[in-house]
Amino acid sequence: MFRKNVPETTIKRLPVYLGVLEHFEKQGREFVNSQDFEDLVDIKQAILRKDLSFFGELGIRGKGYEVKSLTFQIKKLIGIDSRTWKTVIIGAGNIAQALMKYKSFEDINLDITAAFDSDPAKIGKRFGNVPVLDIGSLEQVINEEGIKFVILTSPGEVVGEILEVLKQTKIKGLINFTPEYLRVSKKVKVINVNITAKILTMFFYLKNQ
Amino acid sequence: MFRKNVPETTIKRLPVYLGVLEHFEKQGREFVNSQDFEDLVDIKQAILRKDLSFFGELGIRGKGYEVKSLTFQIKKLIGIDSRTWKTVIIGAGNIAQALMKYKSFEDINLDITAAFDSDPAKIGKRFGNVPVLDIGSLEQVINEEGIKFVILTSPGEVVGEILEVLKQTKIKGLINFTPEYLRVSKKVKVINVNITAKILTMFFYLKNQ
DNA sequence: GAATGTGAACACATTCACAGCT
DNA sequence: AGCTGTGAATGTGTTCACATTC
Repeated sequence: MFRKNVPETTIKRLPVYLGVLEHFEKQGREFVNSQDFEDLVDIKQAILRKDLSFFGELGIRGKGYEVKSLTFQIKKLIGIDSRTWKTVIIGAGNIAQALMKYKSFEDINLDITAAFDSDPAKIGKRFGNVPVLDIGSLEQVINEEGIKFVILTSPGEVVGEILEVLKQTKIKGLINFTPEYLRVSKKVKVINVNITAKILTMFFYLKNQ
Repeated sequence: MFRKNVPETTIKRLPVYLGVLEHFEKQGREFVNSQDFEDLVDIKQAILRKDLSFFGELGIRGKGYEVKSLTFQIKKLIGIDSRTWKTVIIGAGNIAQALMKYKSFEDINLDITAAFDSDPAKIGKRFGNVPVLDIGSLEQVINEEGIKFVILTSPGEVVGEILEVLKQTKIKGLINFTPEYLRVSKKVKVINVNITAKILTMFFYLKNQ
């Protein structure tokens, strides 16, 4: 599908570009150029052009990029098109509840099918209209619903067992909100969202100017 | 303080090393070597050694690293020592509430002094014992408490005004949970925790194998 | 003329491989 | 003998600068 193998860094910037385009779309701009991107977020113009070049010639020389068309292209690349991505949240604690109530997920066609917990006090409840189910039914739901990636928020102690269950499924991705390092098959893409680590990194910068 | 200027990538790994050390500490290990790190998390042994070398000679040749002493050193580097870091959360929505209730922050001596919101229904409440104050008092509290960094969780629409208020303060860091790109003085270190972007990155990987 | 697309130069990060300590 | 610490080699990502296209 792509002309070259796309660098990790490029992939991480695609969502940023989408945000920039949305910004200009709201302003009614029909065309933007790479300098407009640089002025709005701190990504150098040459980076934007090189990033996009991995996916073809998406701009018009001498003119720039058409906002609508580039938005469409990037959405297609990422996979936000007609399709809806389904996921489940493992754990129904504080962070999980925040995610369940998070409105912006509608914009990216993310459908949180259910959350899973072992606490009887939580099972049966709903947060932001997402039901909390018994952790015992996790494997079954993933299989039945054809879930491709899960969001892990459970406490560190149970992560081991959860990974054993997930090994029985065909998931291809995992977003990890726990501070644990996860040892999973190379075929599963793990994306870490380690809040404590981010805060520690902030400490480091503050301490050392 | 440091022999060379430390790469960004090295700094981001320091919290990971702390996690590894904690793991081995729990197992009662007195010494670890760089291979032990590689076996536990997927960071190559040479990387660990080079990372640590920026801060001096922290190991013992032929033997490895003493768990307690290295833990102490890294904590000192990051700034988790006797001192407690104070912060405030701007916004008191779902994510803010999850952060306020988040237990693990005690381990890193993070003290969330207060959250700030404009919603009268939230002002005066407490989440995880953190009080929600009127957003109008933000500047005053930051100054009085000597807050060095803030956590931003408010909705996109009000981010502009908030940044104006923050400009009047002496904060040196900002952890950004909103999807907005923030234009702030170069003197303020911004760390982004963009959950939606992470999920979109996951979409990309799933779509393209 | 203006802004893209891209090879080439450069900067930064990782990995190798071995000298240097314990 | 064993494992760290680190220059040198390699690999990856960014920036430059200009030919190319509209």
